[in-house]
Amino acid sequence: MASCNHDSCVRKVPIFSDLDNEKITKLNNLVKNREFKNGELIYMEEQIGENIYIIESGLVKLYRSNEAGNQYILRLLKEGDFFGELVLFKEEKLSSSAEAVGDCSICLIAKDELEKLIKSSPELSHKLLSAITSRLNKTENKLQSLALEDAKEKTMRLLLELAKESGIKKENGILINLPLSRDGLANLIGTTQETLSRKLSELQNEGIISMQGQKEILIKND
Amino acid sequence: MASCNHDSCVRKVPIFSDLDNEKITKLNNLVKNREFKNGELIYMEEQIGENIYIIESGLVKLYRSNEAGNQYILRLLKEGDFFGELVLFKEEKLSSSAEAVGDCSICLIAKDELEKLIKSSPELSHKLLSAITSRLNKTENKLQSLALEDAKEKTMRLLLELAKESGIKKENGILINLPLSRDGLANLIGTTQETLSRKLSELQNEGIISMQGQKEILIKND
DNA sequence: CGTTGATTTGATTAGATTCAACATATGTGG
DNA sequence: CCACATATGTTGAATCTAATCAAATCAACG
Repeated sequence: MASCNHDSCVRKVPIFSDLDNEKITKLNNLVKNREFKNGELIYMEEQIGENIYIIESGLVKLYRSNEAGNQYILRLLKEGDFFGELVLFKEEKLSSSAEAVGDCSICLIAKDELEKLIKSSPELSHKLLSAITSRLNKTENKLQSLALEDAKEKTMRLLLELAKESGIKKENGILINLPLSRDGLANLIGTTQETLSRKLSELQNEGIISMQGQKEILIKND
Repeated sequence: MASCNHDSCVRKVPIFSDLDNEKITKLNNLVKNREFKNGELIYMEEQIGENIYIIESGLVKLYRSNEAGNQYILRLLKEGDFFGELVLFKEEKLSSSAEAVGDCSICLIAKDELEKLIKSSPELSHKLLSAITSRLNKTENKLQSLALEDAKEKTMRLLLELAKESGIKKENGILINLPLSRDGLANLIGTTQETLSRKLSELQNEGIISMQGQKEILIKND
């Protein structure tokens, strides 16, 4: 666990990005860096959360499992996103697990230290509040989607979301690089890989999307 | 719209409850009170949110609608709960609607004023952060439930949640007073009134619950 | 190539929705 | 207080969607 001397990691994060230099320096001293290999667990539900995590590079999936061993992926996080924040100001068990999707470089800040910093910085706490509020809003969107939409609608919504997050604009549409296997993607929308596969085929037959290999999908214009 | 002279309304709210007297006084001056009749809309999605709301008495349901006109109830709020907080620090449209369930007395605080107060009070912003974080956690619980559980499990979870929120302990179990019609309850767990009705009957046949009239359910011990 | 893992497609089944009928409250005016 | 009308809740039968299980393709890699 090396200390994170380059401050890219901190500046990369929207909620920290425009703090004054003094605060940034303080933060940098608190930040540790760790590498995780594909599939490695960053933390596990039921543990006590001791850090807040920031993704310097790579992807992380946050998921929950139930007694039956089924998992549901709450969110897929990328460079600059932070997670583990649910334990701030609480002595609580983590309610989700975090796992590296591909190799990742993660920065971590001890929860206690960050709490101190937040308490002493109105602007930081304000930014955090705003970030978590927006997180809550997105989560409520998903809730609505799961409750009201059928598999096809959820599939389309997933594609549009991925396009918005990291789609590449082409002359004939938006190209998406799928970050997960069919199974993982299906899991993101609360369905099975088979159903997702069928819905993708349907969408392709209808001329709405075009699959290019297994890892790329083009959402066509109009 | 009367000013809310009795400060019960503010003190009732956990996030405000143990602020110092000076802050409480300030807050009291900001708070307005309004009555809403059963079914009356408090605000509507797509509007610009200008207030934060606190329930002094009564119930409020927060829901979202889609284009097809279907609605999904995000949460059911009671005395002491606050809502409308998603617009804090954002110039944003509301993404849900709020409706009075039964007659309600609601306190409102202008968003701008509350933001100022939050900025000047680290403890308040800390409490708010903590409240919204816990809200997020609960929302993620629901997401997991919707994604992984079948109608019967969701029904049972709903009952347990209601019991936790406002159940009355009896010698033979916990008595729940149902706050909504079957339709509303079904909506809370993303299913239909018919399915909920069937699942309740099943649970009763299995001896797990006992329906007492239409508005009360006893969850039996063991 | 041949093996392995991922994806797609097919056939069957299970669970939930829908539509319809019936039953049970709730409310109103006579 | 009753009779009727309206709301709400329950149950049944048909239908449909998605899950499951199984088989067939496809892709990646030594």
